[in-house]
Amino acid sequence: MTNVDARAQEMEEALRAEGVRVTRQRTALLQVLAEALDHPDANELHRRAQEVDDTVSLATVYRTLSVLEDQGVIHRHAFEGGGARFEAADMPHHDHLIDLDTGAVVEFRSDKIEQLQAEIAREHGYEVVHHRLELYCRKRETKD
Amino acid sequence: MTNVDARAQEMEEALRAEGVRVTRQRTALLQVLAEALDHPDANELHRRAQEVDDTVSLATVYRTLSVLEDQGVIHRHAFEGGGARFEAADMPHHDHLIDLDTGAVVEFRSDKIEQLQAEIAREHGYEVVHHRLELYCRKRETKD
DNA sequence: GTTATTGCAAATTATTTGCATATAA
DNA sequence: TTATATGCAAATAATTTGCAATAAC
Repeated sequence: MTNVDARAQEMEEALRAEGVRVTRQRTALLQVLAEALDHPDANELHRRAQEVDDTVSLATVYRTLSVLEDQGVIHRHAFEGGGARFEAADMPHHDHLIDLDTGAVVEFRSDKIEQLQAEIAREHGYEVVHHRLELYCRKRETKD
Repeated sequence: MTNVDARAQEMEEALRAEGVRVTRQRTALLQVLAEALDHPDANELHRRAQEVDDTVSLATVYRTLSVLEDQGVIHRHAFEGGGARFEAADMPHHDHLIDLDTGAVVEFRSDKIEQLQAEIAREHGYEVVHHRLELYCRKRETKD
């Protein structure tokens, strides 16, 4: 749990460094984001943040998520179905594999794929600013 | 333009084969989809369909798009920002490169990437049901 | 003649915004 | 002190749905 605090700290500092005010509500949300092992949506983040500080409103969650995204402190994902989902940005870059049956998200990384993407873009006269790679999967049949 | 008709024909037949009724409104939407060189959203499809048959309502566009998607006749994409965008499914599989400045969409295909995706999924005990690869790009600086 | 499909308007869902008040720096 | 952030409730935007009327097969 101590590492969680360190992550929350860092995010807070990143905000202060940019002159963004760190309010009680923002602290609560940062803590929740630092603790999250999954990719919660705004509603779920609101629910969790209220357990820390019950003055946090959903509107503030949305506003703060936008600020955090602008500051590069979190990433916003738009997986299939439902609304946006979020995660702290202090992890090395990765893509996502989504379990179609459970909704679970597995993170993975492939330098080869990244490289191929850059090549493709270049061939078309473009530069990749960012990308989205999501694998919607089902557990493999296991002969039981 | 004659090829457009053939595509619309095929889609219509696919529906009939499944016992789905082919209404005046659906014919209009199929024609629009067959003609489309881009990836229009529901609103735009509605606008175009009304030029063919002004009785087409937006509700019907949405309902028909769902039917067509269920029948595998079209693909639904959820690119960043804005609503879903659609395209006829009678093209070989491809991924998308989105121009961040113009919204233009370039289609591309990479067997290598597809293969790497399958490998990654397998490593995690999964099978890819479908995936989403989108490159959000900007035109490369050209020394003018 | 049935039964699926339609238009319309109202409902939903996710997200954003106006405004008066509260608060971080 | 003073600009920024907040809660609340109302506003949007995209999409869906109930229902009586209509049209496909």
